[in-house]
Amino acid sequence: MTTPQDRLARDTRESVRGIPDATVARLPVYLRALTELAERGVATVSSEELATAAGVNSAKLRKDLSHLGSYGTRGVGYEVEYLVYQISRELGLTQEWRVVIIGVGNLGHALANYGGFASRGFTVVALLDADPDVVGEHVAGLRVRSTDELEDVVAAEGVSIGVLATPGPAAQDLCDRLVGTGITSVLNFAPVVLSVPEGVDVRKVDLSTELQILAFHEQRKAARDAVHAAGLTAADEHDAEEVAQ
Amino acid sequence: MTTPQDRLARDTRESVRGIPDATVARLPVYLRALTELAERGVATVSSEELATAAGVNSAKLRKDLSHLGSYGTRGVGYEVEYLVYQISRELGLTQEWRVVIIGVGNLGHALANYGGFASRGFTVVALLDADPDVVGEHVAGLRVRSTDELEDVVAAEGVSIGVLATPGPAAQDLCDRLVGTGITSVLNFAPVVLSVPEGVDVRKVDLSTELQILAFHEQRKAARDAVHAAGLTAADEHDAEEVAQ
DNA sequence: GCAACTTTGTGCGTGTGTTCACAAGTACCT
DNA sequence: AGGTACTTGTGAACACACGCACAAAGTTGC
Repeated sequence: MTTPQDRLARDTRESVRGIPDATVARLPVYLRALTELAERGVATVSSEELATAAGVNSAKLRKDLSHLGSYGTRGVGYEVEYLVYQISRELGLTQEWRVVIIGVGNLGHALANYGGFASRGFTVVALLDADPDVVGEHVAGLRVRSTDELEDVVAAEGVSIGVLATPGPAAQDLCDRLVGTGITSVLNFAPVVLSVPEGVDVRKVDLSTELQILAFHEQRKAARDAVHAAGLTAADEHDAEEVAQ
Repeated sequence: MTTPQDRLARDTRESVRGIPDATVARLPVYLRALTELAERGVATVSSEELATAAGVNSAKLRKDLSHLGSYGTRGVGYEVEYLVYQISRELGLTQEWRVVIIGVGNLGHALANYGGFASRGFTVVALLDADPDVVGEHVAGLRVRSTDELEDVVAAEGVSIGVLATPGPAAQDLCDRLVGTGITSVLNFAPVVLSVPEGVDVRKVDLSTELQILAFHEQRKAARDAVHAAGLTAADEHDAEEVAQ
């Protein structure tokens, strides 16, 4: 699957397919680190420095970036501004993404007011809630509308990404309606597993899952410490493991 | 590394070490699905059913559960209540985890009021904020205290997990102070990469990262659709890929 | 008590991701 | 111009994860 002209076609083809999921998941982290460097006026950065800032191994960083193309200069490093642009382009952040947030409870409020979206090309264009008491309120400069209007809002506002911040039981139905409008990207904060047709991407953020994973490792550390404190031989002393993020 | 007596020692040893990270990350999902089944009065469940509910492959589910021990019955399935207990125990949810939330902005509010914590053994025992205007407010039944009191609060309340919901710039300093008190588990919502000494676990939840990953796939889908619409040959027709969660 | 059926637990092939280590390329100094 | 120092990009080995497919083990019905 590696023809001679692949090298020529790389820039076109590899941007359409072939970037590993694990790499895509790290690009936003690199982007954030680079943006910070740019604000501090740093012009170029080595893979070693950037890797440290992003909290990853430098070889991994180089391999990740190599999937986008050869944007570094040997002996020097990467030009910060240029790399910011290339990663932004690859992630699709050079265009505006119009987002609807469904569910304006505590979390919906937080999301609507979260500054990190706007700076990355995401515009929250509508807020929906099922509760008549919430509908009509103004949050983050937007009037909250009824979930009854979901289909109208998506069409009228040209929404392409839906964010679900509702209680669990309501999420699947609203997700189905989002999918019904043609939306194929959903970010789900509700504590349920959504089922969607093929071709629709769902990403899930679960607050309590993260705490549970921490609790597991904390328990494990406590158990290990207990063993050490009990004064056993140093047989397990090599177990200085670190947990990957 | 597989001695004959490993089988006997499995239950003791494997609960302390040897559960793959990927498995640990899925246990909370299984737990949620099982809790739901228990509430509906379901007594036993097959790996096939549970896998569907959790959105994973059934073989993967069985292998995950096998790491905890042989808690299923061939020909029957798994007893729901028993499995709930075993997973809870493995994750350390049979004990109370005392949590401090630092940063009581929109997100901090949402976290303080989030019901999903209490039901899993996590108790929010203190809220801290640097803003004098916020200090003294009552949120989720707790009086917000100053971040100046961080060390006192952690010691007095027996906090073992810290949650950072501050703006980016404040996070590293507060994280250092948490670590200084002896805390080794931190959940970070601030948009920065925290650096911590060995032995401290940091998990990061980044709202905008998730949207960026969605945007990448959305862009990719749009590009593919454009190719199809352009009426090329059916050479790429097999590309009906699905994106893993 | 035996046969047919169901479902778990796992060996194994496959694929993806990570890391090391180094050749190749670039800049700078003399 | 040539040598030295530095950094990228990547081949190759390794580690981890996934999912098929099946033997082992249990249940049900006759």
